[in-house]
Amino acid sequence: MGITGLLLDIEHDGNEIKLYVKTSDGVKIVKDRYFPYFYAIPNGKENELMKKVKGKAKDIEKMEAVVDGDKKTVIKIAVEEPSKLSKVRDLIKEEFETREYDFSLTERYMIDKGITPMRVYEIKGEKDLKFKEIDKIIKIDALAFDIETYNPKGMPNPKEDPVIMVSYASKKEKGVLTWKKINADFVEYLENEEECLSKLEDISQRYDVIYTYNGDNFDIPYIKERRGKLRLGFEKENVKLRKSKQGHFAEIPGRPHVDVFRCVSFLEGIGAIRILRYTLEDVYKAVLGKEKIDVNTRELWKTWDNEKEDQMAELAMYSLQDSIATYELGEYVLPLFIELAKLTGKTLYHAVRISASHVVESVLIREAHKRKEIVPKKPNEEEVMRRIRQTIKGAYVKEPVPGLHENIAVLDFRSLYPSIIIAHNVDPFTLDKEKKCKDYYESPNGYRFCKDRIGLIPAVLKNLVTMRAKVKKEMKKYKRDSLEYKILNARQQSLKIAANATYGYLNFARARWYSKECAEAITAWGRYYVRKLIDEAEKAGFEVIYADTDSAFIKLGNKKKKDTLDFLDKFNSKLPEFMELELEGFYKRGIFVTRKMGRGAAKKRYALLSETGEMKITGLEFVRTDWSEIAKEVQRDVLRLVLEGKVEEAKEKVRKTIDMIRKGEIPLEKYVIYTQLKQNIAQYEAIGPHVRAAKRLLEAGHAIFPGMLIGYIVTKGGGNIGDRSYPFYPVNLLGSRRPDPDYYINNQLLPAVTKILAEIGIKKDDLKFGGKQSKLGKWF
DNA sequence: GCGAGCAGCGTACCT
DNA sequence: ACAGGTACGCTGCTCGCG
Repeated sequence: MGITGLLLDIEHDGNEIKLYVKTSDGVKIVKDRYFPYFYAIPNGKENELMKKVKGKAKDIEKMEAVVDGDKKTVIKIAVEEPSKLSKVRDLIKEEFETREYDFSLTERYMIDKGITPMRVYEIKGEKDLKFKEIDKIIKIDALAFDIETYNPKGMPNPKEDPVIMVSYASKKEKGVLTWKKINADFVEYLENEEECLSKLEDISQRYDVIYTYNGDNFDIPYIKERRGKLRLGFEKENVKLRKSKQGHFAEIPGRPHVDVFRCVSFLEGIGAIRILRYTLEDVYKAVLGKEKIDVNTRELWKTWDNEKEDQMAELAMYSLQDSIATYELGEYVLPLFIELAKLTGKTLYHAVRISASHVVESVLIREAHKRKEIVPKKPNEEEVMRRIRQTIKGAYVKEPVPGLHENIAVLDFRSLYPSIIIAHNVDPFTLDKEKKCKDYYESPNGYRFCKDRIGLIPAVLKNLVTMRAKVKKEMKKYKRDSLEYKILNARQQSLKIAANATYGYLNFARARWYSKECAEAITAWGRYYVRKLIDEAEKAGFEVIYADTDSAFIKLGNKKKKDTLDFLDKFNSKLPEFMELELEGFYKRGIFVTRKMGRGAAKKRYALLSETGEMKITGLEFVRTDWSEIAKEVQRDVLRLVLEGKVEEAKEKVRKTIDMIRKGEIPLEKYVIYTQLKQNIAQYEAIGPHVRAAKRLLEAGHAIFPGMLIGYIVTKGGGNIGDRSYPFYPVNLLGSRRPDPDYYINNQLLPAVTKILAEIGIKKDDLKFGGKQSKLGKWF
């Protein structure tokens, strides 16, 4: 007796656990019973502790466990009901230290059973279920949906404005539900809004997972507000809404809600993707390289009212494309979030709403349990504030040698911080404060880490790194477009995310395993190894022109590539196990620019030309959102021409662009400067141009909120720059105002290009008066 | 009264 | 709700000059 299937979701009601299992015969609910527990540390006063909880707890167990690195006697106290846990803890928490009292019941259940969501198990038993993992792939069927709303006042108001269209898309079906007649084969006409939403609920019942794009904050709360329910869950269970400072969250019981916008935000947070805006259109294009039709959503209600046949059909098509784009993006990101769920033990719903620090913490908690270690407490707010106040010394950045360089090799340490942690057993509880260990690693800043046992964090990292190597090897057996390859690729990505976030986690104020000393030791070792690399490279006869955190840029001079590889081998042979220096690449040329203020070259700003002719631009205006397109484009072109030695062409490019700006031949969009509004408008002490532009949006009746992107153009006229900054995005309020050529030439174009040209001896005046000066001179 | 110089604010980027 | 290192534009103040 038993069933085999994929653990899709889990929830609990009191002490009853509900497992949603996808079997070959659809999703089934399997129930179990589970009693929550926590730990108390008696510190010798066991009898007192026992007396206090006797009769109040369901079960009391004395056991040995590792507490903050030391073996101790702990008391495991189980209770009948989740709600009773805090009551029992209250009896003793003043006198005894208590631990692990704030774990979610379902997560604790899964930890104890050794299971995670999104894996396939054979499940046996009635009361105390037994799980056996099965190596099998069960495919997930997902449905994307999206709503269009009536919006005569700009933003739709769910109290008045109906949902006018519902679109959906999956692998096998797609369509639009609406309550006005539209002539298109993918549109289904229904009586009213209610019918459309109810039909969506019916359709959802055929799927395992729901995709939305910002469904957490828009689609689902909107529908809920309008009719008080949305029954997308298993057997039409109502969706659950939760509000917090980070917005709304919409959980669909038994049918994981994957809000693709949350997935994309996570990827942005870990630096996996970076784009200007995270609208569905922009993400669809940036991630999948596909375009979709765009309609003016502000005018959407007019289209609905006018009922013109072609416009209505276009609106329906737009709506459908939103669902298709959401579906395709969902399919693209799902494997990664499934792997993150498997790695962390979070449900898929939680995995797509997780932060990098939570990934690390979840993995540590699971591993701690395996090692019979009691998990440290979460810090209270006071402690968090104390931790935030104390900052530590970070990485080393070498000031670059300014100018144009030839034949550069870039060397970097593979996963520097994780490898330092593993190689030196860096862990909050191997840290030897009293200096009593015989065998230890000593960091350059004088912290000691005992060698007698492997710390939890280095052990976890070693595991992540070795598993990743194994997965990468396994990947080679499969074709790139196979399902197996995609899964393995997602798995190695999830392992990489967890490993890379570990150092940051140790220095994260809210971390359970926070350790300033560990973080300080890691960065100290980091600085030590990069400086060592610089020294050794110089000793070997290379000129080191730049270094940042884990890399060094070395000039070959009269040496050959072979010499670089020999140096690499020699250096690696002296490195501890698990640490490795890699060749990032060879570059034909590179340029480092002189700093605006003071002397010397700017750090973190340079361009490299690869051997295949590709240009890599780092830190310069070209990669910044808060510079106009016109300045960025010309900077890119000038960089390429300078790196290719085409100096005259570079000068000509600048002169020609100045000419075009003067003549007004540049499209308006290229003047836009995008800057994020980071705080509430009232909080600003210094009113910059983007704040001025935002204020103008507000005055014109548009919504302003922190986090929004403001695109503005500096126009002609008097006063300072802010006085002349008018919004262009999200709404163009320029009216008849035109961009100020002086500003765009002197404050945008020239600063972006003169610093590059200055490195090859060209001064600003050469651009003004050289060449075609007859036509240009008078403008300066 | 005015311009130069500069500190502080604010944002975005690199690793 | 990852942190530290960095550059740099804009605003608004101070200071010296006349």
